Amino acid sequence: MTTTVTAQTPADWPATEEQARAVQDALRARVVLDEPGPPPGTGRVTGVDVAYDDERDVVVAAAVVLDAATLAVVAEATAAGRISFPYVPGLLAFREIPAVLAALDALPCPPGLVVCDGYGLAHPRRFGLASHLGVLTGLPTMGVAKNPFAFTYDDPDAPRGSTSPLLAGAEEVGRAVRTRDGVKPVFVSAGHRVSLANACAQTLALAPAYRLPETTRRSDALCRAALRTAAYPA
DNA sequence: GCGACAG
DNA sequence: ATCTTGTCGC
Repeated sequence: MTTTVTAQTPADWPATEEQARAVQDALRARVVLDEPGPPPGTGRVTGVDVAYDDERDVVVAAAVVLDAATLAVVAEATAAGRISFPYVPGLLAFREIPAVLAALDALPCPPGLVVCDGYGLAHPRRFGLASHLGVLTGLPTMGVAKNPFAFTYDDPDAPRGSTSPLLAGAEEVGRAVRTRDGVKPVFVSAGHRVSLANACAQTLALAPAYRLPETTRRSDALCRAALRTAAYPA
């Protein structure tokens, strides 16, 4: 059963890029990086993703809860709303978070570890979507992105499980993780209350058969399907 | 200054 | 993110 709700953009949501960057600078200090996070294969893991229809000004977020041991779907929810911010590199969170928060709130059970489609610490101001969502909810969060953004990395060795640092200059902000032999890696970073090493281990545990973790695959499919049938939000 | 840049 | 058909291969 899937719960569907309406998402509202908060009244105090930033209206300009300057305001949004100021929010990131203010919240960044609240990120917790000294917790390892839950062991892979234990408890629950929730994938969140968002789909857009700019023509209709509709955004739909999905949250899909998986049993970490079996990767079976335990619960899922979607939230539809109006687009709250334009896409600006470095400010993705302001476009996705209101809908994602509504979807998480609509879940009938605790989400456990939250896996985001995007970055956490691997961000120009070290405060990407996953970190932002973690600070707002208090939940352990991590990011798995499909592209290296503006960061550099050396291609990991071919075997699944190989990794290489994702670098901002000399700083390791994340890791390129090979989830399938010889296939383009995914880009993992810590969000909140999860270590980078654990985020990489979680990613491998969540991606036994495909390049992308099951959390992202399931949440991506759900928000896209929901977008097709979404009514115009209030 | 110009371009590149998670989704 | 989204626009988009068929096609090659396991």
